[in-house]
Amino acid sequence: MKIGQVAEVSGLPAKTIRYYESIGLIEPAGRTSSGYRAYQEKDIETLKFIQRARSLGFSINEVSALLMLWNDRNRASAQVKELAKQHVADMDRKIAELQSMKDTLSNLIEKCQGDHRPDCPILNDFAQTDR
Amino acid sequence: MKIGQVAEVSGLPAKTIRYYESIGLIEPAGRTSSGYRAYQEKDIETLKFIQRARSLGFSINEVSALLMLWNDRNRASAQVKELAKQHVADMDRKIAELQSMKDTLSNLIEKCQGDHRPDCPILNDFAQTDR
DNA sequence: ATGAGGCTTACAGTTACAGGAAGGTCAAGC
DNA sequence: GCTTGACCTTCCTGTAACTGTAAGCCTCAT
Repeated sequence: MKIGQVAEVSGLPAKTIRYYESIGLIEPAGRTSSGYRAYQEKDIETLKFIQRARSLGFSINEVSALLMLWNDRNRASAQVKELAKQHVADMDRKIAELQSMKDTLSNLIEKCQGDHRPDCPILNDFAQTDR
Repeated sequence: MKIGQVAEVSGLPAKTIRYYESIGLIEPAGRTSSGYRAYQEKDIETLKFIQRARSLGFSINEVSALLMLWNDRNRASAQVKELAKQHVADMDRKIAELQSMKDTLSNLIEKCQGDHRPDCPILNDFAQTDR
């Protein structure tokens, strides 16, 4: 299979697949006699795995760790669980941070008339020096 | 005031202040005879404004727009409100996305024993091809 | 006068790719 | 046999918003 088809079935752009190869996340693909990348079933499964993990927000580094665990028949599931838990904790932190920012800004928006007059509690708050 | 003190009172690292100058977000600061940056009260207020807006998640571009509105005595507050609302909508999208990823992963974690055995529903799910 | 700490510029590195240029390959149609 | 268009190749640049590092002035206190 050539990279274009692999891109379709894996859900990853061809550009991204080449990128993953270039940074060593995946093994260099085989080549046809004319130099095109040629993918096997196993490669495609790996790329789907990566796509799924990335879509759940794992970083490239985390995906790399997950791939190693996946390819290690003797790994303990506890390691995977631990990695996943840390990732969930990261997400929780980010969600809380975003939520807090959003709440603050939403409050300011409510106070702002939003008409033609220049007085705006949002800007006034931003300019507040005693905070 | 020199950049170090400005960094302290504004809450922005000196490095970041120089960066903001380099990209044109703020005017080039005045200089002492020996070449050090010298800041006025107005500059410091601007930097505090930027710090506050950034801490609420506005991008540099958005901050730039907010600064123009702030410095425009004739702007209508409606524009500011609109910008802020869009930003809140962005945050809502991001929160929802993170929450959804988190829920999915949390479900998988619950199903995982997390012991010494290699069988792991998390990895199995990632490797699932029929999704 | 010398040492510590603050300031200067400039360049590289970070994350995870996307865009584009210049050129090779392949299957189909005339 | 030749062209055309889609697909492939590598290489380089750009993105957001900084942070780190190096090499070298400036300032102040001892």
